Amino acid sequence: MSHNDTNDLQPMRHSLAHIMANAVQHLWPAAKFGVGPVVEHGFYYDIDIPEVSLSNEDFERIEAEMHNIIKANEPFERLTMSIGDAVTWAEDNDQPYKLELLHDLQRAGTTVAKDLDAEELGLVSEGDSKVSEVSFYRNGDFTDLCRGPHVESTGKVGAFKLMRVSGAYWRGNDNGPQMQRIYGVAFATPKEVRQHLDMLEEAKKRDHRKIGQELDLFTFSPLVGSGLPLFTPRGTVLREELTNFAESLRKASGFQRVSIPHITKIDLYKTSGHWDKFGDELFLVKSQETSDEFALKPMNCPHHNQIYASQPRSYRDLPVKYFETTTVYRDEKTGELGGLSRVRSISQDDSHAYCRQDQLEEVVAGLVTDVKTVYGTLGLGLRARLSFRDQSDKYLGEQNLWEQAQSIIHDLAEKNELEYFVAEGEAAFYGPKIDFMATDALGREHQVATVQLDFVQPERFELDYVAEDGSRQRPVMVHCALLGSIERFLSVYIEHTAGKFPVWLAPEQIRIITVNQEAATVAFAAELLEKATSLGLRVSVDNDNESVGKKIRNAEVWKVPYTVVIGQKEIESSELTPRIRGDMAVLDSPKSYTAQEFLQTVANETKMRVTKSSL
RNA sequence: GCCACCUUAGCUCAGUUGGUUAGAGCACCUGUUUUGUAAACAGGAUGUCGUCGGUUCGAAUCCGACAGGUGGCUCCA
Repeated sequence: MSHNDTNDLQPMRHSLAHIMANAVQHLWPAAKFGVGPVVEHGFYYDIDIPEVSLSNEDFERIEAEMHNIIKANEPFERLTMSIGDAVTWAEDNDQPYKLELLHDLQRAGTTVAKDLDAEELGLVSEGDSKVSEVSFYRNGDFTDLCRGPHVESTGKVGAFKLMRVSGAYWRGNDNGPQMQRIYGVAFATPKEVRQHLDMLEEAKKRDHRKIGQELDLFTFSPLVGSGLPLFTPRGTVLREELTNFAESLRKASGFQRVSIPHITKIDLYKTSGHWDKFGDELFLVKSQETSDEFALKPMNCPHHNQIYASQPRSYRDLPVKYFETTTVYRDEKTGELGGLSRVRSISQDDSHAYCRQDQLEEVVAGLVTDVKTVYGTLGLGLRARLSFRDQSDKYLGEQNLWEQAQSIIHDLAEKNELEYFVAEGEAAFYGPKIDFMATDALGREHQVATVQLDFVQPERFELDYVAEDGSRQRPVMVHCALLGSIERFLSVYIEHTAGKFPVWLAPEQIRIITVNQEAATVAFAAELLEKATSLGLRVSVDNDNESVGKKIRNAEVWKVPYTVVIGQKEIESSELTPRIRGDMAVLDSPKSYTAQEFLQTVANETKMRVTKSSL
């Protein structure tokens, strides 16, 4: 979508939000309106209808009423009034949410609604300070506090469809009242709406939860609990191959594997400061023996810090680099869980580097290179968000350390030719970070890898090293996960590939299909299986009493990269003609191989981690 | 945690306004067939209708609680 399209669509979508609110008001005159902005593919409006909860069945009625308003082709008129008059209007029309917004404006000159700046709310803010006048838009019998712009008249709004209704807290405050948010998609033409719905359909087909079940990758059990995925043998192959890959990069970058228990006394988090901040998300564990209180680890860094702290460190020892693939546990609120995207047992390929200030650049550069290698190999697009501090005083650590670190990060982004953008105010309180976003085959972005500098934990844990001049110095800590949460990474990657994994990741790489069940065929299959297995390949034999067509179909359904049919012909010629999964057909490869050639080719592909599909 | 919706066989789904022994396709099992690149034929088995409680002569169907799921909100070290 070009920027022009977006600009043209904005007034249309926003006008539709008004028309929808108008329709709701016709159907439920007691409705109280919140805000109704434009979002990525359409619009929504937050509405409070006392005693009524909307469901999808109501959409038809609302849409029908919207079409009436559109057919009437009422002009949108802009009017302005003083803020005092606007307050009177809100009171007269019994619109408490609008009134609240206006009161905020009167008092503070701004509203504090998250994601909704003053502009969205209809302010005519000439300067930047006090607001004295606000604008309204009127169409037919509906008037709304609004900045605009709108289309000329209700007839000019293009095509739309109401999608869903959900709860939404008034101004994002979970202690405040909850509104009903009605979402719609809108485009200039019905065809574009159709295309958008098709895209959603495709996304639904690729849903990792669906594919996870179809390809037997993972499962959940109510007895185990929500947010606690169980990985099957096939799913475990994926996890293992991915973590082996990430770990091989770690080792090459000089990280040493460490290993820690999954629980700790909570004192560890009282020292780190996490107890105060995230105490309510810890799973607590009781000892029947001692009075100590334990928790399942929600992160690995405090444990790793204790390994660093176990010995005096010299400037010569630095950087000290630890890595570990391990699971952390966070007691996420149940409503926040979903598939593998958000779980309560989170596997991380975590690493911590402790370095001198003058080593920061080298350490961070190595990590950025590894991130690029991972996502390049996997065929995912990559974009970096440089999360820096803003001018507020919520950040800990010395100002000059921040400045040095941020300029190192900025330079590295340039040198590595990363696609990046700077986000001021997105830094963690303890240091700046680089957050990496992967772009999948459907163009959606997902937060994945992260590199975070930490000036605070070394302080809290009093980590130090002896410098050249004999003084004690604080190291800087660098956290990094390449895959991030392996569960979330899998959810992204499964949807990216739609389950068509490259050979090196495929749980089943080769399926051998027998034409018949005669002794010679079975023996040939067994021999092939043994050869392949000894090369470390993941192979299976389908010797079922089914037609060849049926067995081919099954191999396709399971998205097996290579299928070889064996029968009399293959036994006599000693040549195989592998059937290659459609997405990865290779043009320059021969059609037939000897068994040895074929297996060796697949083994090499696995070893090289080839992703040849053009997804 | 909050709002809305959902839960029938391993999977995908039927099941009329509450009315006898709850159905289909795929998968599964047994036979027949010995198959040549996306579905051979025939037969068979399969359910505490998520769980618990209530209303009713009678509940898969109505009500409540709980569990699990979906879409959002909020949150995400």
